Amino acid sequence: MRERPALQVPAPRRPDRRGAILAAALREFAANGYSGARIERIAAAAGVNDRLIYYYFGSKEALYLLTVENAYEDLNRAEGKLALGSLPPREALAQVVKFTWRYYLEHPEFITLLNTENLHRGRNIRKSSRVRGLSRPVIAILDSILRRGRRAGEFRRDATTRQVYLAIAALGYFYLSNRHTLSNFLGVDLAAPRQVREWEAFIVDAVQRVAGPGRPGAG
Amino acid sequence: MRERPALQVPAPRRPDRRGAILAAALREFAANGYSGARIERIAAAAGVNDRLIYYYFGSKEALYLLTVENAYEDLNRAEGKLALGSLPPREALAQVVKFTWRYYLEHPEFITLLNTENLHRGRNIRKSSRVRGLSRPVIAILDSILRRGRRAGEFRRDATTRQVYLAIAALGYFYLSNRHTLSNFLGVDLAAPRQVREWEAFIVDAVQRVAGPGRPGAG
Amino acid sequence: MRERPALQVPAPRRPDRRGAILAAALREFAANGYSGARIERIAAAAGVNDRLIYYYFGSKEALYLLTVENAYEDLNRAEGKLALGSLPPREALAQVVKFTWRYYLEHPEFITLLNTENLHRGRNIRKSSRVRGLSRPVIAILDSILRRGRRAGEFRRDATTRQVYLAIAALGYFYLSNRHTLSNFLGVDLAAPRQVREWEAFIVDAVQRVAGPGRPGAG
Amino acid sequence: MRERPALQVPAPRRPDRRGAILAAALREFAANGYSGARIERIAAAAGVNDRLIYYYFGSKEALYLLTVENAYEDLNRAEGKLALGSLPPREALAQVVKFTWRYYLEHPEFITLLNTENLHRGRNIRKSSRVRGLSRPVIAILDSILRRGRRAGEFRRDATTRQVYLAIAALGYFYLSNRHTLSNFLGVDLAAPRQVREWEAFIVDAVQRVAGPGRPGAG
DNA sequence: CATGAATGAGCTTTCATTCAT
DNA sequence: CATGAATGAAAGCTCATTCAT
Repeated sequence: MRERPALQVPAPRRPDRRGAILAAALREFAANGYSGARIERIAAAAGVNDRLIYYYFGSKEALYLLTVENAYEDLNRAEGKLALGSLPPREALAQVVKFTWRYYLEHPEFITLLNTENLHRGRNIRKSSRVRGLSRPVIAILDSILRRGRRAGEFRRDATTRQVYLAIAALGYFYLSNRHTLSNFLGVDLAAPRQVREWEAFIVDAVQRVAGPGRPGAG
Repeated sequence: MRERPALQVPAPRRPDRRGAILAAALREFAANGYSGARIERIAAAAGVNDRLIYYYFGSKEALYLLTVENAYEDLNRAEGKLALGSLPPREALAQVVKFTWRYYLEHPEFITLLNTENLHRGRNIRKSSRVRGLSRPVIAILDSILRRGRRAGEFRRDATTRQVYLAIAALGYFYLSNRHTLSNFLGVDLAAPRQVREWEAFIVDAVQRVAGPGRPGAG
Repeated sequence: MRERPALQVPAPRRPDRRGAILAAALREFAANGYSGARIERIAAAAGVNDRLIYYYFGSKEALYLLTVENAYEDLNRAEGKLALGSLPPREALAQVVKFTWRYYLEHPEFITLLNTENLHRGRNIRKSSRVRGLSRPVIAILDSILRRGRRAGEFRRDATTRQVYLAIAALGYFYLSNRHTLSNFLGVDLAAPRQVREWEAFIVDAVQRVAGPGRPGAG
Repeated sequence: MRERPALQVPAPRRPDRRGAILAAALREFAANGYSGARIERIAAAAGVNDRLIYYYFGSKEALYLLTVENAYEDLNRAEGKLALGSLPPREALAQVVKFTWRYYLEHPEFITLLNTENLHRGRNIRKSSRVRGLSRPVIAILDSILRRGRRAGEFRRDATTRQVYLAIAALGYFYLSNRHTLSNFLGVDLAAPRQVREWEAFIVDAVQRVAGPGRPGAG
């Protein structure tokens, strides 16, 4: 009743199309958010046919979810490689700050992806059992550093691990996440290498102050 | 099929449709980002016809730009009312932290709007002469506080006003901006009143430590 | 962020586009069933833009539902014009048969539309309050004829109005609904005028026999 | 993710995949019409891979054609088993009515399949030499019954075999084919056992009246 | 035969936007 | 100003079908 002719171009050497799509999706979702992202653009960037995305992933939403999950998993994996047991607490703390900061710096898509997730009130992440299953090693690592530091009298006792973690993340994330509006507002290009370097030094020090002993202004 | 919301204020001669649209646009853009926002939804929320939006504002983009500009202006106006000249430096600094934090807390749309702007690399803000013209009084205020504090020996000399401002903004903004993914990840509801209260106390103290004198761990 | 240019051709004299779409939809759904029908084909046949269909009717399904409802209503209206009160029962019965038969004959889309509805197990009709509200006058009319006939001893008492109605409908509907496969199978073109005429005569007589007095073969 | 249904018959060497596909196709085409039917659904129901359907049957249309042909052949075979030579004409006629009715009743897919064929104007059946080659024994059988009946003075002479056959088919087919819309319209569930039983009795009697001697109302 | 990969063609639907009245 | 009519452009997705292994 209807006929469908067909042309087929032989694929050379079976490249990793699935991986290419995921990589392109990460960039596209990070650059445009969920609604702004275009399946066709992802396909073009990955060098594949639009329909292949549906073949592999089923829907735009499913692809998005997978992209977010992968991003989380990548961070988790990177955190897992942190080995700071042998460093003195203050130094170890500095390493955690640097690690977090540099991870954000080197994974700008992670930041915009997280922003998109938060725009959607964390809907997808909450649904994802894969994300829920992640251990986020950084928390345990940081906790152990803080304990050691407190025992050594180098860190205060009235700051929780969660608070210190939030401070570390905030100081790094916000600078990068909001760098465009901030650069405009402050009249400096926050993305410039020098600014980036100085900010890293500043927040390493800042976190040490925040975690440090004593009461500010107590004297 | 369409409803017109009751007037809030005892019947002004003609209802402020322009204002209603802008208010609805703020909520819609904040809740859904630029591409996710729907002109039709804005019109419905404002109790007006879609076409009126074009009549008044010309296009979705123009409306968005105006929305962002207004949000910036609102913040600017609020900052302008800060009068901390008479407070001792440490206390004045605490007031700046609280002011910033509470402004974010009470203007959640401001945060998602800024995130959207940053997703678009600040394109619209950069183009806006109105936003460029804003003075952002908080910087001057903070600068004066820091100077006073340094003179009094209460604040360090090697931290710039910009750095302290960024720290203040980061510690408040990030907590709220990312509260959905963070709540999920940390297993606490960061939006709960108690958490919010504790975080305020924590960051007031944190900023004082960051701005404070001496070198951490120097002893 | 995205612009949309526009060209507009001035519409001449405001034709009834809504009506044109409904007429085209009736033909298209009747000719191809629900899944086989194409919105684009309906638009083309009505001489309008595809999107206008969505503007007026919202969705393919809503258009289909409206089409079915209209078809039912048309039949109802036609039945309402039957005025057979003054005819003797046998003659009045013949008129009902002829009316039903000719209605089917002149409204071939009604038949395929009903078949489509039955393919879908009457889903849409059942949902339609508009269809449920129809009186279907033919039943009342037929009932009154049968009563008169029974009183006059011309009709049997052991056949219900519903049964006689079903017989009338069946004998007319099936012939037309299945004429393609039947023509092929019987080796005659059932759509040929002569065949049509003869079948009308046959079923008028047949229904009279079915409604008539006595028991067949009783003698 | 895909399940293979258990074998009905004590494990024949290899399961009859072709037969399973045809059975599933009959159900799918009958339930959804041609355009509404899905190859994937047929494959799933048959417990095979989509591509196997193409391997065996070449295309959706070819599968559909075969399905229709098989349905026709099944009816033909069933008709071939009718042996009514020894019964008195009126009784034999009743048996033909019952046979036809019950065949429809027990093969609901046959009815929707025929409707689909008629929606497509009998295009496929006309093309099928296999269907054209079928003898359709019921016509010959009915013809012989009518002849015997006329000779015995029990049947009228002015009704053709074809007309009587059409009446038989119509009274059975229409009731079942349109039962969904009719049930809705009449306010009775025509599929209820009691209704089904009563309708059988009614049409057996009705056909006897239609084929019977004399002229209705002639007295 | 089984199956993963891939795609042409097209479908319904969305959305911002324009225009005439 | 208000509103019904109308549409360009595209977006996400479906489905039958093919091909290589």
